[in-house]
Amino acid sequence: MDDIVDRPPRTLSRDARRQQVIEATIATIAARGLARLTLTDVARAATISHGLVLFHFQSKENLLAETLAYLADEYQANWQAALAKAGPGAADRMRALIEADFRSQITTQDRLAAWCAFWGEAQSRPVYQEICGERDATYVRQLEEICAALIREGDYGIDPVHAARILRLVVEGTWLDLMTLEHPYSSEEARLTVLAAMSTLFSKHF
Amino acid sequence: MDDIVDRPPRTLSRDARRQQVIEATIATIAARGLARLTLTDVARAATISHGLVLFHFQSKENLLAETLAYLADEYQANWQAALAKAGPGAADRMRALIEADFRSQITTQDRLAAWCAFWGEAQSRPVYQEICGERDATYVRQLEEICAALIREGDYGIDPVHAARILRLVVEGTWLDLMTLEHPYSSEEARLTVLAAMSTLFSKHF
Amino acid sequence: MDDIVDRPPRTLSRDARRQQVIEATIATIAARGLARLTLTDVARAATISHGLVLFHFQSKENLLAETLAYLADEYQANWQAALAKAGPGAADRMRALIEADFRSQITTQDRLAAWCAFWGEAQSRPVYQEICGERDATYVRQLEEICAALIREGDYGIDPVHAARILRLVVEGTWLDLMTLEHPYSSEEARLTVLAAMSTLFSKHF
Amino acid sequence: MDDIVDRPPRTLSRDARRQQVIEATIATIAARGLARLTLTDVARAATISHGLVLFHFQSKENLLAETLAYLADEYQANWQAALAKAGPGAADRMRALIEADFRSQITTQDRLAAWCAFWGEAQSRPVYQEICGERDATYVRQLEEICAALIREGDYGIDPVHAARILRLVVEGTWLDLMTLEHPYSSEEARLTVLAAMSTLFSKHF
DNA sequence: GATGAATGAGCCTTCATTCAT
DNA sequence: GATGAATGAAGGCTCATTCAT
Repeated sequence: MDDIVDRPPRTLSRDARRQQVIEATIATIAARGLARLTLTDVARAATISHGLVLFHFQSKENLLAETLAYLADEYQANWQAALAKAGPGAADRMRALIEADFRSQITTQDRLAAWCAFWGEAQSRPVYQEICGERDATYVRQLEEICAALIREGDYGIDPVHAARILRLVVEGTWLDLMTLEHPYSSEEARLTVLAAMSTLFSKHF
Repeated sequence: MDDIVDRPPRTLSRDARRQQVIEATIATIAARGLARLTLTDVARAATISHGLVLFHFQSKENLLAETLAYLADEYQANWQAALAKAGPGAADRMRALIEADFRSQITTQDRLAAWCAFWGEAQSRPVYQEICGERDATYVRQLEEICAALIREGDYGIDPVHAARILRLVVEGTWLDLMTLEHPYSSEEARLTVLAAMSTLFSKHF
Repeated sequence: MDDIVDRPPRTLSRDARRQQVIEATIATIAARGLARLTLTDVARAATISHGLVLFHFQSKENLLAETLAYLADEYQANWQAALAKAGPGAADRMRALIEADFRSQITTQDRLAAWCAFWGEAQSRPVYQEICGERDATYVRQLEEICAALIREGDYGIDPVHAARILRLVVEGTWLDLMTLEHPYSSEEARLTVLAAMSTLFSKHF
Repeated sequence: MDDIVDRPPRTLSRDARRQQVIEATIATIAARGLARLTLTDVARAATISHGLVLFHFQSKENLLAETLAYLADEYQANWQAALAKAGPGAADRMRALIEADFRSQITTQDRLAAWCAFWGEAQSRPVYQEICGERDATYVRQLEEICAALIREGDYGIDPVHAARILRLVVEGTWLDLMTLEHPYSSEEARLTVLAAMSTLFSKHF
């Protein structure tokens, strides 16, 4: 049994299946919200049985935690890749970081909706804060470094911590707006808003 | 027994009871999150039977909707009262609006947590968007007017719509941070961040 | 207190209120069925508070029992009055008895529906059988007597017990048909069916 | 322990389980009536969990509807099988039809009680009328045909529609009597009553 | 791996009943 | 008499989880 034949290895199949379930979870959160999400919904979205969902993820709680971790990893990989490709100057790096948030395929409606849902529950679920905690800190540190460099170059009179925070909140806030407003603006308008914040903060650079 | 002490009467007026239940709902959302909130939790927090909660609110869905409307009304009443007391100048009005968001008793931990929870669910529950929609629009319009006046006075080169949005997102975003970050900063830091945004946007005024 | 003034006596008011509630109960059974009937439905139909319904009838179970007794009394009073007015001959008495079932104001849709509902529950509620038992027996005895007289007069070859039973079942059965058939026939057709049964059983009389 | 005995398997095929639950439902209706029937009662009667009842029938409402449909199918299959085996003559066919109603195993106490309960609720639940509607019509049509043939053969002076209706009501009525009377007669007496009706209607045949 | 029957805890909700006013 | 707030038992139903196949 389990003889070695020419077929895709089980590990790949396993990971592929897990990813498929996670994508189905993201879509289901977007469609129904965290409060009303059921494993049956997820299983239906992944076109597998609900038993198999639990086979791969043990519990609903764990599935949600792994989904959040998946999103957080993806987000981090995205901005780190953008930074790696960016030029050496602070302005270039800042531009790359911000554009990464808006141009990437990760900024889909479903993913944004899932992020918002997790944010909403984070205050009452420490586990969600833990999952994002370290990665958040890395991102903030990176952004603050770039802000500090820009402030040094432009001699702006603002604390780099505050500048970084303002930028991050505007980016995240426009995402939230797109999800929660009754009549949201376009995602291009969102981008313009962030650019306006950048050029206000670092008027000599942008 | 049956000694005369100062305890709440067994029966309350309709409005008093409803408000009591809504306050209990806010506290319960903060403690457990929307996804795990049960009517039994709410009833226990209000020290009444769960039957009475439904007697006054008909359904869980309706209780949550009325709680959100209560929060939205309260928020609007707060900033409108602050504006009414503010001086006539645009800078005064702006300062009053922002301070209202931070000084008031409505910005308690529980209320912020409830806001975040509702935001998280809003994307999958149009009814929540509707409840906030009109009041949000009023607030945004007011903020944009003040920004426009400041921009006129200071000859700043920014679109008032963007300026207003940036300010709003920074205010809301710091609230979210206080709720969702693993190691949040202080609420004084939050206020300083908003002031930094204001003085960046309207450098001649603040 | 309770001084004797010129006002309607309490007893009358009490009985009037009780009758009003019972009529509301009949209407509600017709509209919703016994299984789904609630005291709130009854109270709404009687345009009083549900508390008052229980004040007068102590419990739901008792209200239903009294409603059935009311219907049974009414039914018995109706056919006994018809018999009292009928001529002395057996054929006259039979005709009076049967016509009483069809011409009277007690054979309304609501009353028939209520009867059917009680029949449906009778098998699992001995109390309902008890309420109707004695009155049923009286009716059956009367009908058998008349049948016996007719059979004697016409020299028909049928057991009076069977004849009486057949007639009763046809009368009751057409009522049930009017209530339960998807496309029921007219109540005139019902009457004709009963007359057909009579003329078959007692061909020389009818 | 774990000795090999002949006990029902823990998991049953879909159809077997559904039928088992329906039989349990019939027994429970007979014991408690439709108004007081609970899913827990049904589950207990079937010795399974209440969750499984709903797994197979989705809702209580649907379970009851399917139970009624099951009874109606069974009833129809019974008289149709009896007719198929009957001789070609109208009298033979009539006798077969009537005997089918009384001899079969489907005329158990529980089944009759369930029928009565559904009749009682039919007036306020159109869905019950729909379920029986078509099958009822088929039965009535068949009975009318046979009556028409007998009337032709015997030259009886009665409308076949009325004759068929009278017979049907007497059959159904004796069932109801067995269920609802405080002191019911025997089922043999019921049969004799129906035979009396037949010989009255079709005196030359029976 | 995968399915889906089966369980049971726990939810929302209904509603008869009580009781203060 | 009359109202309606208040209670709590009990019901229908959902759904995470288990497990036989």
